[in-house]
Amino acid sequence: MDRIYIRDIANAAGKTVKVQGFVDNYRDSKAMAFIVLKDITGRLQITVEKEKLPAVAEAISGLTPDSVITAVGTVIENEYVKLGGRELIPDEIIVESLAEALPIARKSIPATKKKQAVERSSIDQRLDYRWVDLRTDENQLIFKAQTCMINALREFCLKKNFMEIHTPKLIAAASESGADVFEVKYFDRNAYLAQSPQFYKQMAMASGFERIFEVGPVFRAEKSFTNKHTTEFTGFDIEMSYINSFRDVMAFEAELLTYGLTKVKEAYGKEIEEMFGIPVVVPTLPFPEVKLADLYQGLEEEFGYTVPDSEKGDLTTDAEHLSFEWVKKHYGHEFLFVTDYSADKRAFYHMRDEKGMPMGYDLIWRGTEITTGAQREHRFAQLKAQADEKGLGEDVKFYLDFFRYGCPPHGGFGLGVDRLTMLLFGLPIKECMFLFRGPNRLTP
RNA sequence: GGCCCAGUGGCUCAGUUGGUUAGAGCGCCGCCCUGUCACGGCGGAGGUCGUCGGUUCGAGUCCGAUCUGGGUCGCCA
Repeated sequence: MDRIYIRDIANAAGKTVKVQGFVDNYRDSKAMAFIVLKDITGRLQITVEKEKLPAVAEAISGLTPDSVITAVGTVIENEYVKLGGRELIPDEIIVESLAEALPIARKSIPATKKKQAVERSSIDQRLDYRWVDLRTDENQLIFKAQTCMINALREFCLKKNFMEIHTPKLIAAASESGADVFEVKYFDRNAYLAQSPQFYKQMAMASGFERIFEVGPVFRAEKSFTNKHTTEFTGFDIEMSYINSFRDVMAFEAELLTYGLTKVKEAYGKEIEEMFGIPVVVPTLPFPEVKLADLYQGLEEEFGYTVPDSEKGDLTTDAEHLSFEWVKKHYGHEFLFVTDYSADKRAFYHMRDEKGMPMGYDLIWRGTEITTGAQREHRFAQLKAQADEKGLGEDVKFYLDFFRYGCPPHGGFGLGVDRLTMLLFGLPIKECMFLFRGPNRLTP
């Protein structure tokens, strides 16, 4: 007999079905026992009249929450059952796996007159037992929505003639200035974990692939302690040839994200709002755009925020957060493109205009940076000069060679998948990664 | 790396100016309960209060050191 999903039992009244899942709740009394079974699609009450079903009663005696069971039985409509108005009267229950008492509290339970509230275990406690933590509807929704989002982004790119590539994560030398790399042993020498597919996706442009994307892991050896940093995350990276300027890249990204959010809202908008209290907002096109200096001026005038002199060429965390207030107020929008960062704060491969201003941008969503993008410098001589200026020399020699034998003008961006998810749900990044990795967290 | 905070049963916490056997809820175990749905009732087990040292007649509580973890800033996706 084939197993069916619990969501499909709505059409199975009177039929005999097989369901499998975790025991969400178990209530046992002398004559009756109730099991609430959860699978990835929903919940179902299994009702056992012990006297009528002694074999089943025997099978479930000593059952514990979060055990995994198989149940075969008849689906009965019964208005008395609060859970969906139906129940399963089992012919047979098999305990596939008996769970020990759980080591974490996955949900908060509010206080009543008799009892005090039970607080959910802290995220760090829950991460120790992440596989147990991930069994909740809320956590599973995060990954359903993330799947939907990434699928939509991929689908959009494929429609626009992109190829998907997979670049190496083991590399011979640090790929960019800035982010620190993890060193690993590579036989009798050292290698590094890629902190960006940047160089290789540009290589694909030199290979004439014209438009590529990659969804893959990115490693950063930085001791960052914030609610939006991790040492390993997933990047959605894009590179495209024959652009007129970095504005083509921005326009493409805006369309891409709008498409993704449209799909997520259709599929999960209601559930996300119900469970997390945050709406999925489909943005309007084009996304608003502001020069960094103009944003700082606006933040000073309207919110009294003054940026320290040392930070003027870059966006501070406070300014990032305030920029959300600013863009809501001025554009009624959640996204904001920020341009005209100073060259010393940006990567050497960003193309610069005649004034030396990098032709790139950051995209801020709900007050957090999700993307850096730019037109790249594809002219060998200029690129080499800019690398020399940052003192990179030998480290990027192999990369500079990509531009010696013909390379189209191009640009692209890197989008943080985990940041996208955390902002979609309004949660810290630890809550939104399947398994978080940080300076103090390497397990499970 | 800077600043701030926290370590008390499996989990979440309380512990008053230092003062007998360190408390609660949830969870767990046992018994009772024909229909529960956060089921309910009764009983029970479980903690050398992160570690080391100090002050004191007496330290979970005060002091010092140390370890571990967390928040935030910087760095970035």
